[in-house]
Amino acid sequence: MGRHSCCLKEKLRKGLWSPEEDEKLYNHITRFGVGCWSAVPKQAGLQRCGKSCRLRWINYLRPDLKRGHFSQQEEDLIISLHEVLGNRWSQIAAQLPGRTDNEIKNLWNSCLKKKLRQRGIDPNTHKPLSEIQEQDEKNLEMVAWEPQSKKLRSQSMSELGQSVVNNLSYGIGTDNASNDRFLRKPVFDPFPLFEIQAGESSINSSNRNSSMEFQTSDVLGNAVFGWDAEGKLESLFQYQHNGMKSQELKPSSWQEPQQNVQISEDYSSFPLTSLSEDLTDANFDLFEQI
DNA sequence: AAACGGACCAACCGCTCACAG
DNA sequence: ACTGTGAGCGGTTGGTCCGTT
Repeated sequence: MGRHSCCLKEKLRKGLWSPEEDEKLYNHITRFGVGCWSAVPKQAGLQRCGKSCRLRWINYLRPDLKRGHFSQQEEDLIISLHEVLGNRWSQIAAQLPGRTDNEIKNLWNSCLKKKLRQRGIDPNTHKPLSEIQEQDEKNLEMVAWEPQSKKLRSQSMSELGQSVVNNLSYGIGTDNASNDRFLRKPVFDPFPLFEIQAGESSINSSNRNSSMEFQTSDVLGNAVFGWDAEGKLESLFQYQHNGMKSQELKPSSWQEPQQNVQISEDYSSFPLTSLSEDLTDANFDLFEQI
């Protein structure tokens, strides 16, 4: 397979994005939407490849990104989903509105794997380490649980992940300390300093992270997730369907505050559909039993 | 104060898949 | 059926921050 033609061009910038570049890309996408990524750099006046632009948009500029620390519920959900889906970060991310696959992948590699080991759980198999050690002692090869078949890589697993979420439920982090990471982001803020009418409260863009959390109403689910490695898949389907699914949400309202910007693109059609849904009006489920 | 190392994060690389011609 | 291209995904790398020595 050939490389991306855009990547073959010379004089393309690499590395960290400057605020000016962010602004150009953001303005372009908000005005014209996402069409052909390979055409975006030229149209937006950027010396980047389309791939880089796409990544920057998805992982950083997209207005519906949640940012901030992961809540305990989110971490638990990621672990649960990983147990079922393996390293399919995009599918896991699809179940966590406002989170990117890259973000989840980083969290997993830097934090969650370690936490699981500390709990005595093997992060690859999600089985107790002692059990694995016993098997090692018996010279049985312990193959990391990683569904590789084409069937498992297809829609069925995505549906399975959705099933997990529908029944697991989770909550949006509400820790006020979660803003500190957001505040470490580069200078450019794709949200101009306008005031967002958030129900009864009015906040500026520097607090938009918390605004999403503020507006989030919680819908309690009745999920109970078992950590028993045995019969995981079966048990996953046994949960009561009680959570409100994210697709019931309204179209993205992040556009609304930008009164001077005409949006020509329906962002609900973005590839990461579940992430493009309106978080500000989202009703997220909670782990009631945790 | 400087050096070091770990944690975290953004971005790149290489691959596969889907699709149009 | 084959080929080229773009999109998307997961693994990996490199930079920065921060705590410890």
